[in-house]
Amino acid sequence: MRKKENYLYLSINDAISCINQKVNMVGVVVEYGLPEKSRGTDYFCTLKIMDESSQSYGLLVNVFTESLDKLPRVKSAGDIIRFSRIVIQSHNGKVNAHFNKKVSTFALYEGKCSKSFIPYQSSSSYFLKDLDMDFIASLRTWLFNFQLNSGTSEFYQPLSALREKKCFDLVCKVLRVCEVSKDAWMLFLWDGTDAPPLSCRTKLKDELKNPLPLQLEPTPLPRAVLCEFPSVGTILRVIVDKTSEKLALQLPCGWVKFLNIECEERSGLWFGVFKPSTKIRILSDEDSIVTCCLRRYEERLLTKWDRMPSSAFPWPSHITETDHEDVPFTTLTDVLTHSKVTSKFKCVVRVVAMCPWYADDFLSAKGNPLYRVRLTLEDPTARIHTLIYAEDGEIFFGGYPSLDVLTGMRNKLLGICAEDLDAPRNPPWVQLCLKSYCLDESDPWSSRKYRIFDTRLVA
DNA sequence: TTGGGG
Repeated sequence: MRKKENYLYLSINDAISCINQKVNMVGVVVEYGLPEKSRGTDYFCTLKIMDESSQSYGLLVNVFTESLDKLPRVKSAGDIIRFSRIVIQSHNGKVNAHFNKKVSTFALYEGKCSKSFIPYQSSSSYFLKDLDMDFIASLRTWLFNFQLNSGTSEFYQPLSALREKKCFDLVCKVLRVCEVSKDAWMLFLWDGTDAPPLSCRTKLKDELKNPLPLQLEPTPLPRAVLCEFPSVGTILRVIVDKTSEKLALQLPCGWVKFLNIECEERSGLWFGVFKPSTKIRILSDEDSIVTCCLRRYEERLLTKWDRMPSSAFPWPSHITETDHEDVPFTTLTDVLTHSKVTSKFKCVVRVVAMCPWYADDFLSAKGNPLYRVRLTLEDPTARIHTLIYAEDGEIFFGGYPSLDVLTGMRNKLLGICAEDLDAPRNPPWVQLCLKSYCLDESDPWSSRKYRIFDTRLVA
């Protein structure tokens, strides 16, 4: 026997004044959290809903159910949810709603593009009355001309504003969730901006035995995976530990908001870490905060300097010159993902390590001098090893200068303070021409290497 | 009960 039910729906703005009362509401889900186990006995998720009356703030709804399958599983932000008998609460001066599993019900409907009144998930069987359908239909009509906006916060910052050990909110696209080694997972996040450069704290002398890594993951991502990533903008690696694993491994690829995430430095590279208070909210691709990120990125791509690190603006240092002034820049990820093994590029990079480090060793043989120096190059998108070899070295170093001159050149290029070789280095952005080639014709991609050419160190 | 975006 189904109870006869007649619901009166309150607008969100009216509902939030009904503290401690049970209300019925229909709203658009503007963002939602992934299901979690609560610290009590229940499962938990949170949703933020909006309607025409509350389009600048919305209402957080906390849902508790005794099993995972009873939680609302929103298919996409922008979908519509109908709640009955949820309790409006006030906590620390903020209003939220509590879904009481004993009395509350919900039903989820597709968003503005649908005309269906059949829920794709509901907590109880309930047939919509005309009034209910009117509410859903009018919400869809309103949504049609409304730009979803999950709201921003004072803590929000793009990757370009990263600071060490400072909690912040990040709106970004989850590009991939990878198992980087056995039972070790990593998230790859991107927001279209360049993370700022970090200083290099490794010792120059260690480079031979303990080289600066090219990436944080234990083995480099396959080229095919890199090819799916954007080649402009930093891809932040986030280490997934045991406590964040349950949450992180459910993450769909797409736009999300991380609340209270922190970034640290390792080997001069940024990586993100989950804090106990870190929360993830899934966003719609149409959310205004997402469209802002994409617009900023598209505007960047339209400029002539889209592939120059943004912290190199207005121009890289003039300590290097190339013979190809009119060639556009590429990023190091463009280099790594280029369709041909053999090619030429011009990049704006920092030289973060050098091997050998001692200028007298740049030439491999005293009798028959031959330059052979390995540089570790970095831009906001990647790191690569590259060689300064033979006649390219002659051009790069301007012949065969004295040890003092060569040492001075090295110090400028690497941002070394001459008094203390082990002090943190802050290398300048420099432009370099690179060519890629392979050592083994039968296995071109695995044996691909890079060399610097047509570039002069003029300092 | 839980969580309540800080």
